[in-house]
Amino acid sequence: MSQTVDRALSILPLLAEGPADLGQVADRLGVHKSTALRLLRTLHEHGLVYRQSDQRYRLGARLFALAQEAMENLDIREIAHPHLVRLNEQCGHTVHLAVYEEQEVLYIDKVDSRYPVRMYSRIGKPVAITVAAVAKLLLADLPTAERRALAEQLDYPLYTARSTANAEAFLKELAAVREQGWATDLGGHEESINCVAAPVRGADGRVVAAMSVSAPNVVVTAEELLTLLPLVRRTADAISGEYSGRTPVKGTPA
Amino acid sequence: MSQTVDRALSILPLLAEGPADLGQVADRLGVHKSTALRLLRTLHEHGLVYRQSDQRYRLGARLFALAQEAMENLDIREIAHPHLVRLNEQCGHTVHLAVYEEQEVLYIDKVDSRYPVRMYSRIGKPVAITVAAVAKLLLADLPTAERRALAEQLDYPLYTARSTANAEAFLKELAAVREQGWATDLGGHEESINCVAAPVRGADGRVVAAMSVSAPNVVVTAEELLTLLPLVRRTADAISGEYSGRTPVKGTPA
DNA sequence: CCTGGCGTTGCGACATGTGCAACGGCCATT
DNA sequence: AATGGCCGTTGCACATGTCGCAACGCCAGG
Repeated sequence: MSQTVDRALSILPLLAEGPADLGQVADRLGVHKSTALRLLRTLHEHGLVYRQSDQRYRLGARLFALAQEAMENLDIREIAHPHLVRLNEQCGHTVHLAVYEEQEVLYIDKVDSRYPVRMYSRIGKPVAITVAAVAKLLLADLPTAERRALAEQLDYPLYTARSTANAEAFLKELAAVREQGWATDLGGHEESINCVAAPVRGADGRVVAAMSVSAPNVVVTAEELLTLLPLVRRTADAISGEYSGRTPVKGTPA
Repeated sequence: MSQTVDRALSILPLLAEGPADLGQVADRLGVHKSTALRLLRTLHEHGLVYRQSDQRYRLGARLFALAQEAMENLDIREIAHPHLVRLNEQCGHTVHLAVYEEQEVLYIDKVDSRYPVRMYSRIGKPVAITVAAVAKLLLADLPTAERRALAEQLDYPLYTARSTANAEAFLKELAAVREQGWATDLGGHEESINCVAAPVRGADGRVVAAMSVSAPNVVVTAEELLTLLPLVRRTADAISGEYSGRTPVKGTPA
């Protein structure tokens, strides 16, 4: 174990108790002031520690940001997976989980259909953002300005006659999706494939992921697929509840 | 600056992007695997890094705990006080800091005017919630439902002819305040006293406190007082920045 | 059975972090 | 105004703690 890092990290819980000046930190660490100063400086450069106007140190914004990311990254996929599997067992179709990141929508998990005719997709692959049901849900939840800006700069390829044609139509669709809390893609990407999707929300109500059930016409009609909507929404809500509800993993014992 | 600590801390944002195994961490740090291993171990012992079942590393729950604890121990008054003093030195008038708690707005700090004629107030005393500028800011940020409910159950004493008359007028005023991001009380409490106020916000943008400058007519007119608004807002923003731990200095090198 | 990849360990060389002592600014006290 | 004490900061010589190497053990895939 690294002594220097160990000492530096020991400063964090110490500062979590409240602001402290250099002398206090050095004392409680049991090291010389100059040593504490260098450690604090390094922590400061990484934004984990902030120096307030009275020169005392306290935890910094970066730590809060990291904590946030830790929570969000933590478990969506792990939490969601069993639910996706169960949904697949119930309906038999392909189930997807997707997130929005850097102006793209990515599948982060899927459970393949148990029917011989399957829809093609790959985890990690960007989805057709202008037509996919999950994309609509994720984009519909973006702040208005960002949503507008993104819609304007997208291309609107006409995969089929039902593909979203332009930014105006897309924004209108997003507004509807936002209102109703679910989305569909009825032959907008592949003529013969339909999807129904529902959002997964975090504790603050924001959409953190979206899940969908997809099936080709030859297996079920669009009408039949739509009857699965309540089931999909219930599954998504279950994931939302689990994701925002409990503290997921235990920490390491001291 | 400490090289070892620097490297160790560089791992955190790296893992924030997603889980990574030892080799990836070592590569992106540009160090030998054994070095990365020791750093990760140290981070792990402090709970900042979690090792999931597939042996890959990710950010740990301890980060969240630290951030949470730091939030709770944040004392606005302590952080704000030097700023209040400085503002008082610049304008000479009485400066107040207030928070909302249990359906009341309380002064939690003040710096007295340096003019002989002073406004009376006491720290800890509930303020006139329907007219005080700081109260307007604090209530304007409440969730809509809570704000409505509170407005309905309040009394609207007519301290002066300019006092807020009823819930309807109050809610309208709060909406305006919410929109403009600052508030005034021009003779609504005491005929001869005016205030201008600005909000202090936490990292999440929510209003955690409000500060105001107050002065009687005999010292400065309402118009003159209003010219201080930019200064008051700047001070409030400075407190907000510090309270949320925003580090104004340079970022960390890649 | 072998091969390749990955995490892990022990160790010598040396870069790095350490504590000391001295400096300088700030504030309160005289 | 002068003084003394407090605290953060800096430069430096020493040795401590850290680094990278190489080798090992383990597991999975061929």
